[in-house]
Amino acid sequence: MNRKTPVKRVRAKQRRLSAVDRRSEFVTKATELFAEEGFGGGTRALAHKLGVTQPLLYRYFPSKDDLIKEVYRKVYLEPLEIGWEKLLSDRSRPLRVRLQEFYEIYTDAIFNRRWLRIYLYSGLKGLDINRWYVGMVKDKILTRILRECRHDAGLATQGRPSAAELELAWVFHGGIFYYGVRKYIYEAPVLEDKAQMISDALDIFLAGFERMAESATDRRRAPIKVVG
Amino acid sequence: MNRKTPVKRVRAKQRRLSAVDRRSEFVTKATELFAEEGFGGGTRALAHKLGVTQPLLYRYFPSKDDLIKEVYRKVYLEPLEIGWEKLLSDRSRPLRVRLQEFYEIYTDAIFNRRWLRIYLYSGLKGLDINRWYVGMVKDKILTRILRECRHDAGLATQGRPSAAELELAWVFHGGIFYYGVRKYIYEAPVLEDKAQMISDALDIFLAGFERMAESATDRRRAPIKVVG
DNA sequence: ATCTCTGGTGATCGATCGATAAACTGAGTT
DNA sequence: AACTCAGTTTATCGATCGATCACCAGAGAT
Repeated sequence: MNRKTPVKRVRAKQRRLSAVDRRSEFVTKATELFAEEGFGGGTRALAHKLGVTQPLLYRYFPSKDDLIKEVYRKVYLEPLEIGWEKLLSDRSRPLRVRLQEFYEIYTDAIFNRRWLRIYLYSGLKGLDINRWYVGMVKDKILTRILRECRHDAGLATQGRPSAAELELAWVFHGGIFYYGVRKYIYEAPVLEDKAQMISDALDIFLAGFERMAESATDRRRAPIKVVG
Repeated sequence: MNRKTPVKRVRAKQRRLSAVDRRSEFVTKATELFAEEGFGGGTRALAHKLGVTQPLLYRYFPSKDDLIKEVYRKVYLEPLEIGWEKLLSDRSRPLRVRLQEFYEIYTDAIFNRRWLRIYLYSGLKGLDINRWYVGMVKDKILTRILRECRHDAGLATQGRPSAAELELAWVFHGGIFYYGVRKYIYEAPVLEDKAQMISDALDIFLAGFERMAESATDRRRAPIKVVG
């Protein structure tokens, strides 16, 4: 009865892809997997998502760690493709409008479950690329914003921003970032109108900057000179 | 020659602890381990930190998951011990002073590598306890702060805060929280004077709230008010 | 001195992990 | 039709994981 009937090994019909396609498919699906499971996600689960077997991964990547590095590269470089440099510095448009548009576009790029989770997971690993990204936000976004704010307020735009200014910008930036974390990581209810949230945050940031600029210019009579 | 010489098995001298002490030591060290390695940290590494063998863990916890749950409990309940209810609602003191003191104490409790990393790791797992904590921050901190702000501004304190008000408070709170993340997770340089950071953030939050309160009462005349 | 109870150890199991080696498959070339 | 070679699979290894079991050891009670 229970004789071993020779089961015709129905081998799942191979779906052959070109090397470049397969490779990029590995990176894409790995991003999805690691976003959900963390970088502890298994190579077998990854292969299953592609409908292939696990050893195939090692025809395209020497090790799992090399795959992870490519995931980093992809995720961290993604939001850089929006070209914020010219957007923030285009002084033919009002500063307020530029900032609003920049943060709408920037958050469009990073406010999604995939990006935020990979970012947080990699941040917890304390990798250099994460520090690099934070430094880039500081140099390429916050410093630039502060320079434009100073220009808008008729202040000197030379030199680096003061520590207090930078901290103000960071708290503002972090407040916006945390909106994405609440929505996509904690899945908590948020004010659905993202543009409105940005607008409100911008209001209080710009008001705060003006207040700080005023008290700084008044300080010329005081011994400590903060502005050049 | 190579005869098996009976090696005197030098068993590491047992260091016996009472059951309650050993148990709490497991929880404490597990918090440290999981903060660094994530919840994928191994039970053998944990036992090594205590100087005991791995099976001992299972005399105190049915499974690793039960241990993790105790770690959650400990970490999430820690910042609740500061008794913020009365601190925020004590109207005999100026609102500004209360808020400053509250956030200094609150951040003293949560701004450390251990707490923040466990919080982020557990948040990424999407557990109920994390949602519970976020809801508690909203109900017990932000809603309370907003009520005190409304009272201070001579507005009605009945009913729930508006979605816009809550979002304003969240961006403020998130901005402060992100300061801790930058310092202890990303290990990025931050303005070292935490109290100053809180003070500056409070300035712009309170100014923003006043502006919002004004435009809310003025709203009968002008539909959109951009500048105060 | 012996007994007892409990905190702790040694050995080991099955599952799962990343990784390797060898065999297979099938579309394109000759 | 036979050959080629890149893409894929099967089989398997060694390490590590959480968990279980039987046994050991030592302080206090008798």
